Amino acid sequence: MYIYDTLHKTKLLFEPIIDGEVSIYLCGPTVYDNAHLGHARSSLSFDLLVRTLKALGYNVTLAQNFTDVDDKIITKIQETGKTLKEITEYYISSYKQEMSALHIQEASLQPKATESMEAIEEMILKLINLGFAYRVESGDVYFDTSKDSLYGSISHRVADDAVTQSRIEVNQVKKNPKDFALWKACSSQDIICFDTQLSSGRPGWHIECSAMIAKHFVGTQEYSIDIHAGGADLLFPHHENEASQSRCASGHELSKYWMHNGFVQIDGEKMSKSLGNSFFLKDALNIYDGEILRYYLGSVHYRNDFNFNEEDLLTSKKRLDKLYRLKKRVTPSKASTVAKGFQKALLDAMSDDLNVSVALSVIDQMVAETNERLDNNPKEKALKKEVLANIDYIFELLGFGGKEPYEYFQIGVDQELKEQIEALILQRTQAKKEKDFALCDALRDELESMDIMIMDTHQGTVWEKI
RNA sequence: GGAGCCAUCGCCAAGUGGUAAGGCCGUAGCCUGCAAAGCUACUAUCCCCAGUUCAAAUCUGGGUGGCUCCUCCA
Repeated sequence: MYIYDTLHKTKLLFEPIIDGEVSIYLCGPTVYDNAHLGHARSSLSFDLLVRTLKALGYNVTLAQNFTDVDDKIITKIQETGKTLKEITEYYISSYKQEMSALHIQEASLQPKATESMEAIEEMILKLINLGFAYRVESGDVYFDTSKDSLYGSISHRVADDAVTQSRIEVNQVKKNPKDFALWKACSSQDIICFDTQLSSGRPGWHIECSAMIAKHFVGTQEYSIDIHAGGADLLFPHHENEASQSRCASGHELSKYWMHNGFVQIDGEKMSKSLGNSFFLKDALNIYDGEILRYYLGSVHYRNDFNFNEEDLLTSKKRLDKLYRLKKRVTPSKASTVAKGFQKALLDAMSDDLNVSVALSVIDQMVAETNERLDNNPKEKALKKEVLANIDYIFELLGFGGKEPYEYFQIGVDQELKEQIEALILQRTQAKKEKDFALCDALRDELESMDIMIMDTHQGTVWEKI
């Protein structure tokens, strides 16, 4: 397995810190609003990573956190009058539901900030005791970035870049402009407070992840985990700060490899709330099937920016349709074993820093080859069984192709419509027998106007919802 | 003002030193009552300029264009 490491800016051969085991931490969402396409892409990218590592035989532990204490959540509490728990539980549950519609496997560990308060407190106290953090009069605790000579090594930032030019707001209580809050003490108006030895207050954003990793992973003398993953926008300051805290608290590096996924853009611009162009996953799922969204969102390499548009999505659907048509063609058989060459080609592609483009082309070639062989000899039983096994393997590794083909082509068709369609087809078959081709074509046009496409095969007329 | 990423056929998109994968669209053919589906065939020298090299889309330098980070953000 080769993965592109953001630190070294190159592809590296992956060698886990503990033989046969892989530990991954993925920065999850702050649960104050619905998940958007960007969240989906991030989760999907690393779902593909987990699946590939598992297929290679590793025992993978993935942790993905939920940030359930945050200023934005507090704002939401004030706006809605709901409790913190009501808000965060709602968004956590819809997040899980939406990701599962994309066939994204749930992380094996899903820690929440509110359930990690002791670990957070412990790490902050440790940082204070070691002299890496300081408490100010208000009770806030800041991390002292000047105490870490390696600060900046994750995001490749020069130690002393012109702070005057940056937009960091001037804060008189901080020793250095880049110092950041580990703990925010409660003032009298604050509603969300946790009692700790530090003060009554709430944790800063960056410390959560560090503390959760310390709590859930044992690691080695050198690293806490193998892979730290997240969106490219988290590289600075979030991951820099996280790495620095953990380095200072533990005496070793946080992660051996760092992976970052690119953005989802709408019309060439970053999707964000302030631009008013964010696309919620739940809205996308209302229009498109989750499996098609998965195929589409996964079809571009995870490090590239992804420009979302409907036309490309429909192109992806056509490509997935072809796989399912083949599946329909071989489907009454029972799966045997995967073709070795196919399996290797697919896994090799994914093992090269998740090269999905190559993997998809391997699938397309397998589809075309099988269709050709079946055109020449429709009764190749062994081939059909093997192809079914191949498709099962695709489902395992890439997460699509797992539906029953007839079900796939009937998404969005209810029983009543189905009966209507079948009645029209019956009529057309009869007209065909009587060589009344004008009626045949009229019936086909009628079906087409219902978005139903028909195909005459040796087994009779079959239909698909397009 | 600092830092970084990207630029490949009409569209999407691999390839990062050895002579341009794949998909969509298009054209022609086989099949079909006609279609659809499926199959076959055909379509790019890689933003511009200069350099390194026997050899560059791939490396270096300089442009141009797009995006992102430095503020909460997947």
